[in-house]
Amino acid sequence: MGRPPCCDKIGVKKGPWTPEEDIILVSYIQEHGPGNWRSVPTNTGLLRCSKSCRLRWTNYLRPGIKRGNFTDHEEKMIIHLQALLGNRWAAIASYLPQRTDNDIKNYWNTHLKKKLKKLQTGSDGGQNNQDGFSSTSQQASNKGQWERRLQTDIHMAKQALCEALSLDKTSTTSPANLLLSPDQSNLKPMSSTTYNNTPYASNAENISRLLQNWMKNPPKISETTQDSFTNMAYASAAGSGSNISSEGALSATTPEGFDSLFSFNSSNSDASQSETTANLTSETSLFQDESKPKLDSRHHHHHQVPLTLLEKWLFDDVAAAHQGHDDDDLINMSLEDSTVGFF
DNA sequence: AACAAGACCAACCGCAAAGCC
DNA sequence: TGGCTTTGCGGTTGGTCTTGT
Repeated sequence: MGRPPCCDKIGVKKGPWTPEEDIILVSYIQEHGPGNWRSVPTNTGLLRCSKSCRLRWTNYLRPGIKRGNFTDHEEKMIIHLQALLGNRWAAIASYLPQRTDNDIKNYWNTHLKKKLKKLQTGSDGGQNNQDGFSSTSQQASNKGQWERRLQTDIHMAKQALCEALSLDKTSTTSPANLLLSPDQSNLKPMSSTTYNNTPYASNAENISRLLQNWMKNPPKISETTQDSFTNMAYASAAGSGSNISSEGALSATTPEGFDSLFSFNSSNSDASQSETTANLTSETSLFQDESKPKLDSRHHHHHQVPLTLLEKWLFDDVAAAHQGHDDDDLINMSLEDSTVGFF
């Protein structure tokens, strides 16, 4: 399989995006919806490669992205999920619907790795592995990451099968889908025409309005500009969106779902989470539905794992490690759980 | 006030796999 | 069925900001 040309290096702009470029991109996506990135530079006149456009959208411009400090709650989730899944940031991000994989990756590399390393050196005198991972990460490596992936994939396969068998029910059984019109809840990537429907359009209108506001009061420097500008995507979405998995199977991905399912004690995070949650509407959920970086099928839709299962898995994982369970037990447990959970 | 070092994060790069014809 | 194209992911880089001296 040959490596395709990413983009024509001649005449392709690199580096930070300007607000003007953002406007063009947002406007285009407003009209056509995300996807078909190849055609975006051509159709918009942006001197960017398709990859850059996609990245800019998914990591920065799409609504529903929560920026700023990670809460205690999120931090713990990342630590647990990293221990469970390894550096599969997209998979981890699928459990934190408001965060991008890039954000999580950066946070891990800049904060958590150091934090865990510090804890590690404090507790056992510096017996770190090369990556400075925590003891939980070491548990992961002890068990073998391939086993974890296998377990995860088993869950995904079961979930996918379950979904396939009950596809006709999802539009009515999933709370998330109650927010969607019948054709929108069809559990498929949205076509460009879908984006002309109300949820996306109205959301994009919000973006446009904010863009206009920004145009009226252009900040003098790009950073401020970008902050205010790009925050508006979030701002417009802030009023919105419980997070719906595109398959409609994971209603628990709403922050409420996380709060209830992941019972980490995090007083400060509760406030911010509930605030965000309260403001979310169906608009962004639909947006996120499409634009949240999805796990491609080679990662078997990790976001489809029911969180109750994941939670149990996470905690059982630690418990099992302490009790000296071997890998077979862990896998069996997972299979049993998934059997109970799915069938 | 000026400089250096470290921290942070947006963006890029290259690879792998899915999708399409 | 095989090759090409497109998309997504994880690792890494480099510019900017912050903090310390």
